[in-house]
Amino acid sequence: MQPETKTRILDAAELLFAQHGLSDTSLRAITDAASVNLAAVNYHFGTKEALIHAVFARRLKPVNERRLAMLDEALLTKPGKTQLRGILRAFVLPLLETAFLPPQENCPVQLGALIIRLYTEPAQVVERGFNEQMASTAHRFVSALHQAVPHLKSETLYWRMSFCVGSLVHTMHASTILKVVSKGSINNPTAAQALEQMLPFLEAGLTAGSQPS
Amino acid sequence: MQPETKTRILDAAELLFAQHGLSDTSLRAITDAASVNLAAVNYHFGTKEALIHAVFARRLKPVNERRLAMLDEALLTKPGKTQLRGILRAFVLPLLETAFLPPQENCPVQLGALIIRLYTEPAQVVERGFNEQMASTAHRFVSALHQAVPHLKSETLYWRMSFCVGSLVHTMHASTILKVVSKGSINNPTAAQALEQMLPFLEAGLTAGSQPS
DNA sequence: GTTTATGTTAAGCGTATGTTTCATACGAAC
DNA sequence: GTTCGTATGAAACATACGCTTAACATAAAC
Repeated sequence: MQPETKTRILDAAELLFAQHGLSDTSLRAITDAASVNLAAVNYHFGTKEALIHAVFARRLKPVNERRLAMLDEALLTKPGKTQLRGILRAFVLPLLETAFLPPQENCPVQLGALIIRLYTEPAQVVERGFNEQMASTAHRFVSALHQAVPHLKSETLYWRMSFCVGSLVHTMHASTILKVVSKGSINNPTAAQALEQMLPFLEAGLTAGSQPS
Repeated sequence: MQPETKTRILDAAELLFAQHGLSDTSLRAITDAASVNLAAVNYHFGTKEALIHAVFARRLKPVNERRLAMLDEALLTKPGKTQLRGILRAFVLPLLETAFLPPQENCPVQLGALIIRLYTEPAQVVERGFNEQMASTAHRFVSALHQAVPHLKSETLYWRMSFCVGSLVHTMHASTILKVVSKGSINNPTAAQALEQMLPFLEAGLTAGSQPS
């Protein structure tokens, strides 16, 4: 017995959305790939827009929950360099692990290619209502960083936080570009490798201008 | 007399592509906005794909030329912290200035919103042939950074370079998100403000783990 | 046995798309 | 004045799209 129709639609949609974009993926392409009748989409999700929402929600919710859980754990550490690194790890690791997971049956897609569809169009992020979850998560991290790097002006922290997001998002979906630029020496990196490279960079950037404590 | 039809098409297409994406912008929307007949697109550019190519080429070529010119100038400085900052400035300033320029008659669009359409779909970046120009520019900067921060392993440099690109690209198009996250305290920043925030971050990230020379 | 809820299927609706065709208008060249 | 390459206009083409409808299947509920 194959998986349920609803799941098959979500899997196929997720893969095609990540590969070709939201509007470049037709419902027919999805239902063909899922070996499902076209009307099943309407039955299970209503509209294409609702399907898009469901596809993202399925992946983003558990990832953000894990990020916040790791953040809570990191905040138990006493303030300092270790705490900062823990916060940053909570910020990036769950996303990196999901993004660099090779396609599998139960997780058919690179999350990075999917997420970039949101960050590509800030207007859509807002309109589609994903901002609530992402924004609340972001605010949690901003608060944590604010207490971990207290000497930073709020404005500077916002900027640097945004730089971190950019590095993270770009890393999640641009491994192809990285492979080309490095002339193949960086090929299909793992989440652990990406994390190892990213944490020192973000930490140094965030604390730039500080006295080395 | 209005500007030439060809230019009007390019201007309208550029604006709409940036606002709504490539495939979500129809030729009719473009020709309506440009007050031009639909067939003019086919006459002047051939296909929609060719029009897309022309839109990007018109903006990317001068920006990359300016980046390389600034890079050459920066490399005249003796190696050290000043040179590194000059390289980074050459890397980001031309793009930031174009991205944060308010829409004008002769430059109707935020470049960041346009460029992100490329980075959204790495496959397209490669397929559409924009990689040649961007890749050669990237290699120039990699070489420069390699000599400016010689103690870094090549692999680490590639990673950190990619992080810089991510921060830059994200900054260019996500000012809306930054505004939301900062609760409005960062509103319509200028290129100079973005540069001022970004340079220390990138410099610290690139030289992370180095002895403060 | 009948009813009801749950899924699936086939067919088609109206619309929007990229592209093409054909006719027309404008100048400069000869 | 005619010719010819350039440019624009109106209309239509074939296709693909999201979505809807109505019929059909299955099985649990009563």
